[in-house]
Formats: sequence, structure tokens, C-alpha cells
Amino acid sequence: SKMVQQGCKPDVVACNSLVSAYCKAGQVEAALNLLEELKQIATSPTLLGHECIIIALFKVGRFEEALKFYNNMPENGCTPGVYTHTTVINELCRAGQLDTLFALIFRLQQEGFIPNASTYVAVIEGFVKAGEWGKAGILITEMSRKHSAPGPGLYNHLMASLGRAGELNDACDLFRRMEQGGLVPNLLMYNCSINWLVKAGKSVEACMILEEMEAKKCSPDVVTYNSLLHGIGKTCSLDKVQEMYTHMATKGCIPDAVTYSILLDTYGKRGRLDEVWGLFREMKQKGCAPDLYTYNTLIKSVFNGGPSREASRLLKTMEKVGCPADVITYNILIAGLGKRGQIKKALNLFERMVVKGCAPDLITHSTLITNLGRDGEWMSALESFRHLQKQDTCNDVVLFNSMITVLCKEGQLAEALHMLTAMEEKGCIPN
RNA sequence: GGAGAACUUGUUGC
Repeated sequence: SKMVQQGCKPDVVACNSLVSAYCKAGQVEAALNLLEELKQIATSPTLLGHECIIIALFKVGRFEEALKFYNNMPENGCTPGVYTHTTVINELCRAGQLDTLFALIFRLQQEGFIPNASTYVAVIEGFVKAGEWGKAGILITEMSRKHSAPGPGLYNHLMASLGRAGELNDACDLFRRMEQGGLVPNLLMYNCSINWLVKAGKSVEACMILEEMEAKKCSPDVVTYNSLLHGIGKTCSLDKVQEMYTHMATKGCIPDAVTYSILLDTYGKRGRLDEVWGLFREMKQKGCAPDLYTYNTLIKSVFNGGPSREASRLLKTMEKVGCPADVITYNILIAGLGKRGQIKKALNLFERMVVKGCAPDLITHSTLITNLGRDGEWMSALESFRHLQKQDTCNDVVLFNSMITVLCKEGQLAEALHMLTAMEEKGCIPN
């Protein structure tokens, strides 16, 4: 506004940047309005601006609008490019809307669209997700003919997405196929593989990969060990955690802040506060600086198992060392206070966080709703929920779930059922 | 010189 007032007309880049900023902040509505306004007072945002809006619409789950916007682009004087198509393909794939995805791919083929390597990756990912191995294989071949051979990047991307989807058998297939194709797995790929196994709760198998790495002379790094420690901590005894921690040291791998956060979390979740404080001391002794993750993890552990003054003390330390509390810190404390039944205190803290300029997020709001429910305040909970619903950002399963749980506990079944319908209408899929 | 997608490890809500 200042620019326009002073007669300095924003150019295309400025306009696109502004649209991008609103999109990144999750304010799609504002971004859409901006599109019109900019056309009047400055320059119409171009391709980049439009792409930002598509991504933002997808991110908040407004698929139909995103697609409509994408399809209407030519009429709005903005022809989609490779980047745009690839984005849409990626998003459709992520959303599991495979029918729409394949229809789009078919249409693009008809129109003679020329994909780039990233497009291939996205499309292959779609086929892989649909279990269409044959088509995926054909595309991999086609891609290697038209572009460079599928490098570790492509395989890694595909395996990561399979792993994320929990399709471990397919991911292993792909891994084998890659090795048969003569590609030697590198550290990054091993780390990725360990990571999907860990995410799937298979830490024993993950440890087998470590053995394979050691056998093949591919040295694990701190990321490898961190993933393993995380996995072992989730599924095995603390002895096994200790064993891996020692193993890592014997191999000369220096633990970093991530390592310590993982350890603090695992020991904290099991209520082993002595070990938690011991590890925290050790890390500082060894000259490893705690970061936000470390402090947050520590605060959570300490707050769950001990008096609240320890947590307040940590909060002050954080400020002192230049690592001030963030949303997650406040979320941890608000949830912790709620669990102790100190709902009023939690609300005060919420106010303090806002005053301090820390913007609450979805998790803050669902925590507050759950907290209000603990006090039987379902009306206030519903009120804040309705307030939130005016924004795009309310499209979150857990937020709906929290509200529904509160309503059900208070016997407000009609409202709860209404909520279920509302979320479906919003395109938020109940879990 | 400034804006855009997917791409390995840790913390928070039902």
C-alpha cells in the first residue's frame, strides 16, 4: 500500500512475492482477493503467483478449488507450465486422487505436453502408488532414454514416498531393482531406508541395514545412528538404546544435538528423569549446544514427571541463552497444564504467548479446545472452534476430532454429528 | 540483486 501511495508501482516480482507470502501464511482467501486487487492497482501476478495459490489450496485440502483454478488458468491469461503441471501431479499423488491424476496425465499426453525429469518422477510415483509396476517400469525406461539415466535421486525419491506410505515391500523391490540396474546404494539411500523401517516400527530390520552398510564399507554417519536410536527407543528396551549409543561411540561417531534430543525423549517418555538430567549435563559437558528441540523435549519430560518450577526455570534459561520459547514450547506447557487440570493457568499462558508475539497454531487451538472440555466448558470450546472455522486453516482432522470428543463427552450428540457432516463438506476426511 | 513444486534423523494436540 505504501508503495502504491508513493507512486512506486509494484512490478511483477513484487506482486508475485506478495501473493506467495499470503499463501505461505495459509491465507489463501486473502491471496485470491489480492489477485484481483493487484490487477487493478499494479500488475497482474503471473505464473508463479498462480502456482503459489494452487499449492496453498492443496495444502488446506481444497482440492476441487485447486483443480478448478488450475483448469481456468488459460482463461485468466496465464498458461500453466511444466512446473505447474508437475506441482499438480505431485499434489494429486500425495492426496491419493489417482483417478484424477491419470485423467490429467492422459489429457497432457494428448496435448503433446513435454515432461521434464521431475514430472517423470511425479508420474512414476503415481503409478507406483497405484501398484502399477509395469507402467512405472516403462516410464523409468522412457525417462532414461529422454533424460539422464534415473540417478540415485529418482530412486531415492520414489523409495522415500513408498516408505512414507508404509509400502515397504514395494520399496524393497525398487531397491533391489536399482541394485540390479547397477546402481550402488549410497549413504543417503541407506539412511532413507533405515528411516522408513524405523517409521514402520521395524527397528530390528533397520539394524540389519546397519550391518549391511558396515559389510559393504559404507560408513554410517550421525544421521544413521540417530535414526536407529530413535527406532530402538520406540520399540526396544533401554538396554538396547544404551548398546547402540555405545556402539556409535566406539565407531568414533560424535553425538550431536539431535542425538541428545532423541535420547532425552526416549528416557523422558519412560519417566527416567535421572537419566534425562544426566544426559543433559553430559551434552553440555561435551560442548554440544542444546537447541530448541532439545529444550522442548527436556521441558516436556520434566513437566510430565516433576514440579512445574523446573519447567519455568528452563523457560528462563532458554531466554537467557538466546533460544526463546516457540509455539511448540507453549503447546507443550499448555497441554501439560491441561493434563494437570490447571485449565485457568493454561489459558493465562496462552494469553502470555500471544502478548509475547508467538502466533498460536492449529495444535495450540486443538489443545485449548481439549482443555476447555476437561472443565466441561463445551460452549466456550464450540465458540472458539466456530471462530477458527472462519479461516482456511481449520481444516484439520485432529481439530475436528478434539471438538467432537468434547461434545460427545458432554452428551451433545446432535452437535457432534453436525460436526462430522461439516468436516466432510469441507473435504476434511474423518479418520 | 528480489518470488514458485517434490527430495534422509529429533520435540507439541484428539
